[in-house]
Amino acid sequence: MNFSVDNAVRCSECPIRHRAVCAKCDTDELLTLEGMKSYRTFKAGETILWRGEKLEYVASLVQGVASLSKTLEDGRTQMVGLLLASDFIGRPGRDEIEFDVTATTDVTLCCFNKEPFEQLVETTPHVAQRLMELALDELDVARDWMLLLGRKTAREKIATFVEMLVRRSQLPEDNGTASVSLPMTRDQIANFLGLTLETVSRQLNSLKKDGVLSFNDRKHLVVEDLSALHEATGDDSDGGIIF
Amino acid sequence: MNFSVDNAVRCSECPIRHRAVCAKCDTDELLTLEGMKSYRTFKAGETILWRGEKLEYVASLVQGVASLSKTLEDGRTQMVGLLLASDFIGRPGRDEIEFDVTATTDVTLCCFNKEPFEQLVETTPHVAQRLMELALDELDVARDWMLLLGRKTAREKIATFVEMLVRRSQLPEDNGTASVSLPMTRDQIANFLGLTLETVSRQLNSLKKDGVLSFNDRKHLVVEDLSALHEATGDDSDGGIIF
DNA sequence: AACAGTCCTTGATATAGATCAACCGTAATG
DNA sequence: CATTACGGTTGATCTATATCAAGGACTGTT
Repeated sequence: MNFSVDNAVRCSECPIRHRAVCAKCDTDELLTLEGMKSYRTFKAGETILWRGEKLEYVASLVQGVASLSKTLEDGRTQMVGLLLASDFIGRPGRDEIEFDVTATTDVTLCCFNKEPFEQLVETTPHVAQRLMELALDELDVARDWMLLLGRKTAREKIATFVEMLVRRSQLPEDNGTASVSLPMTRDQIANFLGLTLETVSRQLNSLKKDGVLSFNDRKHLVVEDLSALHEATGDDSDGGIIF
Repeated sequence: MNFSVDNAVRCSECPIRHRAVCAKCDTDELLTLEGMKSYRTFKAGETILWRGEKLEYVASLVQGVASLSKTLEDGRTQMVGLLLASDFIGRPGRDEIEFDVTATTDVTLCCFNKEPFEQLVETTPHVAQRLMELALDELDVARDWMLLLGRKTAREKIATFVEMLVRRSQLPEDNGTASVSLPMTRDQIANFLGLTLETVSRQLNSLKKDGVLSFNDRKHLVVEDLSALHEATGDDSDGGIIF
């Protein structure tokens, strides 16, 4: 529904499409201009950007998972965004971010220098429009997430999280079944959902006990009953989709 | 910090500035074009737009308070946005919204017909840029809010809420003191903060007992100690500003 | 003035999830 | 192979907040 990648640009060197750039405008040659583009990699756990840091580049996430998070004075933290392959990092017209960006797994970024990219945005209205769409997509995600954080039970949170992974992984779903790999530790999931890691563990095992899920190993699970999973999310039928 | 209204356009008939339109582009005459603009009013409690409804117009909120909210299958609801005077309703490039918009108090909207407005957006890049800024502002707000919903205690939530009202009301702050009026009932505040109305009541009275707040009547309170209020928010010194 | 209808407060109780603590399994390291 | 480290599980307990319940204070209406 959101995050449609069709129509996004695949430049000649990256294995992903650049969602920030719409295929209607023929910008491939611009993206591959000498001096425009570079790759950066980060190990799992590394901080990609600190809150308040000046942005020198914008980027597409090529590989891995990264997260945006905010922290309270005493150290409690909450994830406020999750970046998967083809997602965009950067804020048109701003040069500072209000949260930390951390590599959840090993991460590869395709970075564009800020100035030429902003020039690209200004001269090609389609790109600006595309960025607008991305921002609105993110806003919809953020609002579904607020409903989750404010009103859902632990079990509903977990079910919603797993359902989101199923949707986003786009692996084949066979007669109500789907296999999913968890890209993060229990601790990080807890951080994502406003829970503690113990509660995450308990709820996952409770869903397993109820026959909704089963595990291959800690990171790889099978949804045995997709409709039961959806039941458990608390969402009304058509909506409440994160990612 | 966000929501700077300076630089926004004041058209000749509205008592507010239209934040969606930047003062740099001289669009006043466009906004006042015949057939472009109309006013709508809603009584407190009325629904302005239902989730899924087609958007026929975009609008600036001229007077009153409106809220965006989402609902789970069993009726639990969570506010996901608050609209105050000069805020914008509408999504460039989309014709549907994913949440209900409800009048919290009596509300007056200044509505622009969708087609001519979108034409305005397309022909004047400054307006498009302005809308982008608004979307990013909203995103920052949503993310602060996620931190609040996911990790703050009831007391911290209430303190953050009151601090937000102080900031946004822009009334004079005298030696650490400020007076604020609550634009909503305890129930609506609860909905805003992911709490129950009883907890809201208890926490407000607890802050009163501790000398941080005092009440004139139910809707009008005085912050007796702004720095104590900030202490109670749990935010680290510079950040965590909602609105 | 009496009434009804909201909204708010306050108390008693229940409970979901946090916290504290011990232990287990797997993978990396010397 | 033993050791360590890390992530995960499971149990016992605690506590913040929800829930249930009753009553009080405004506001508007007849």
